[in-house]
Amino acid sequence: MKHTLDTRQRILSTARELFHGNNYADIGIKQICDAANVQKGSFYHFFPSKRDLALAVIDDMADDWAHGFVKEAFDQDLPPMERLDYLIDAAYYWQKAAKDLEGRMPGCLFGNLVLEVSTRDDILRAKLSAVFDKTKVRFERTLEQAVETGAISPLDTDLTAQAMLAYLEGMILLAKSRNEPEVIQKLGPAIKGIRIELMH
Amino acid sequence: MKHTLDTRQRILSTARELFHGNNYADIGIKQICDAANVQKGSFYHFFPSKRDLALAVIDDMADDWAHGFVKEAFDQDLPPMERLDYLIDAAYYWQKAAKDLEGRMPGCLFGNLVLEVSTRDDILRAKLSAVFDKTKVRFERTLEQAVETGAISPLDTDLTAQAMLAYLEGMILLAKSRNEPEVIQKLGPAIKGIRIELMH
DNA sequence: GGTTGACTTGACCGACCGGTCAACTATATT
DNA sequence: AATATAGTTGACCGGTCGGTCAAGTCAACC
Repeated sequence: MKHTLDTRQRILSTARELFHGNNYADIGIKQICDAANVQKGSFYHFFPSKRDLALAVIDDMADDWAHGFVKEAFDQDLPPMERLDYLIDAAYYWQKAAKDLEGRMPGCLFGNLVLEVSTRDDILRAKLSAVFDKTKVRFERTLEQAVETGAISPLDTDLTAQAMLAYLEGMILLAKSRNEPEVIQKLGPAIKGIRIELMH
Repeated sequence: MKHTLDTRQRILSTARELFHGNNYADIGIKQICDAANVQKGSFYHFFPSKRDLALAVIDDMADDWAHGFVKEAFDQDLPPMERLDYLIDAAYYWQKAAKDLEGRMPGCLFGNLVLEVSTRDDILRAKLSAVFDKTKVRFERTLEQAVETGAISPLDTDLTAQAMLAYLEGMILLAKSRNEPEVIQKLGPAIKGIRIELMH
């Protein structure tokens, strides 16, 4: 069929928007279908269940993310530690843009999902955990390079990378609780100061 | 009536447990009533709506929290910065105990709620934001004392307190995504190293 | 001991949930 | 032209949701 990919992709990106701007439980399949101009039956032709849709949405978003602003931030020709500034900036402007458009900060799709579903769906939890782990690795590589170039003294790159990711997610959470993207701007720079020493 | 307080309180603490261990949207009023041995009508005698229940639960929990382990951690006779270690420890053991009991980490009730509801219910969002702000103040006072006693050099106590709270919530989020309370233990100590300088 | 009013009971409501399904359409293959 | 099959349609299902309500219970006060 000519429109197969269209339909599937339309469901996917519509669901992504709706999940990100609202929350998983509140968005019904009917609502996704209406917004995507797809019938219920067609939906279930492509996705066996709502959870399978969620898994696909996470993949889709993680992909876009990895090739989008995360890649941009981490693959820059900047000195390693300055990439973190770039990342914070990108996160801020993204949330700011979304708030200007819809009146409220959506936060991080992965963070939102993980707190909502991980107590009741271990598969979704594991999937999201894997996304976080991939992101952590980006931080870790950056830290390794920073150590190599002498920009920072040696430290536990694994744990420090985790800590930075935690801080990023925490900032976004706090900013969302106030509906103020500026929180990210104000607290962001401190991410570079986080460090966890190697155990001897 | 003799049992009035009992009933209300029973609803409240049952709801708190259920909201904390699961998520807001998944817990129905029927389920709360059954678990609390209360009839639907009685529920609505005490709480006009599910949202009002949520507001009450947040107050209840914030109260217990403020007088429970947060107070314990912050009012200790320890040097200011060491109180942070105590707090991390308490957070870890709490999550660990919950996981041992139920098989999964519940995370922070306030963090869970804020990411779930703040895009659709501004009143709940504001309430949760206020809880975070109160907690931030505890950090801030601690930092002020640390500066006074010379344990740390002067810094922006307001922003640093926010950053520490963000880091705490972020750690719990990351730990929940892995269902591993140990993440808190490993990343926790770095909280003391977070600092945001005063702007001149 | 009658009246008041806080509290309880459980049947009931319309709306909506995720998911199913049999019938239909449109294209690609032979 | 006949067939196979990917994709589409929309009515339909049982169940659950938050919330309502008329009827009843019971202790406290006059």
